Amino acid sequence: MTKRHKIIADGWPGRGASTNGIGRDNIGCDMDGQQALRLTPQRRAVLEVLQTAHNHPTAAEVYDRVREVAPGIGAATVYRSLGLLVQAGQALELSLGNGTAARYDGNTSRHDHLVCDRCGQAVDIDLPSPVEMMVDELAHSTGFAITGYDLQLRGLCPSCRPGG
Amino acid sequence: MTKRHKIIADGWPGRGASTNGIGRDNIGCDMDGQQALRLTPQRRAVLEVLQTAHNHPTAAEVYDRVREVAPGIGAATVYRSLGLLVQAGQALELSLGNGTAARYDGNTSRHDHLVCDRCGQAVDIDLPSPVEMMVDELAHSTGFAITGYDLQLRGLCPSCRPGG
DNA sequence: GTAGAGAATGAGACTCGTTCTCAAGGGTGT
DNA sequence: ACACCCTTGAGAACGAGTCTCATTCTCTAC
Repeated sequence: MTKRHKIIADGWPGRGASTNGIGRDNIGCDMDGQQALRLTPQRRAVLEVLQTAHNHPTAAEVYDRVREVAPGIGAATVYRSLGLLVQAGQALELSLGNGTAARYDGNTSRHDHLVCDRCGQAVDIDLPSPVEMMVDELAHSTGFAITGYDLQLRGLCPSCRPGG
Repeated sequence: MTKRHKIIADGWPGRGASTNGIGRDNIGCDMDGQQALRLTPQRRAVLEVLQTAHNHPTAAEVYDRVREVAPGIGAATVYRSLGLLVQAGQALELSLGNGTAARYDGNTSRHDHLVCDRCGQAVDIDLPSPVEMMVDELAHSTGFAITGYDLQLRGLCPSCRPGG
């Protein structure tokens, strides 16, 4: 999947194409000739859950929280919305490497994560990443066109540490 | 899962506890009072597939290759063996962050990976990792006990690049 | 040699996360 | 008004991985 979508905001009806013509904005990338992606109420709800979550919810957690706002929403819609938001650059998908469900992050600026091996919580790392410096060298030596990277540090969080 | 096992080598019978008493060695960690883990023929076959693979096979690929040597082996045994070998430090489990199956690596020395977004191939990175330098600082600022890290760079391999 | 304990196996059912399919609903442009 | 197309929700389907269980085998003690 390499397609990106534009996002256009809409209202809050029930089933079907959930647009009502009230307000409209693009939050995805623009002017690339690609099909616009509507920010339907369902998608907006998913996006708001992501942006207000201070942890990194799984799709199932997003689904639960979205249902508080939109009880009738289906799981497929949540998964679809998450995928579209990630494509639109409005969310990040994290695979925290512990074999569990993917987690999502409303903080789309480049940052790394520190994951607790025991409880699974993930915290953002605010330090500047040291990886940048090796990208050019690596691109040259491997022939890869490097588009990004994921750095996850693992360990035990303060409350899971033996002495804490 | 934090248990580690010792591994003791065995022979190559059929079903059941596949030991025959011919030869025996430990390749896991030792002298820790934990239960020894036998290197049964099935487990040895899994280990050999990992060590001879130049790519990073998925569990399903390992299963396929092991069946060439041991046609009767079951999927559960392969999954169990992979998990045990990872615990014993004889293999690494990679989650390459593309939502696909876990991959395994017989090269157990610490190294990073460069993953092609299109074809999924992963190559080892031989450069010294720049992440070490931030570990201490991060442990101090977050309170985590940092035990390791995973760095995966993403991009397009030479044959998947637009111009190649 | 024999019995008992314990470990490992293979088959298949099962769980879980995710994607796919499809009919229905609703907005949009003409 | 109408046709077209997008989006939705429900549920089936899928794939990866785990669990259960009867069976088979080794090891140890007697």
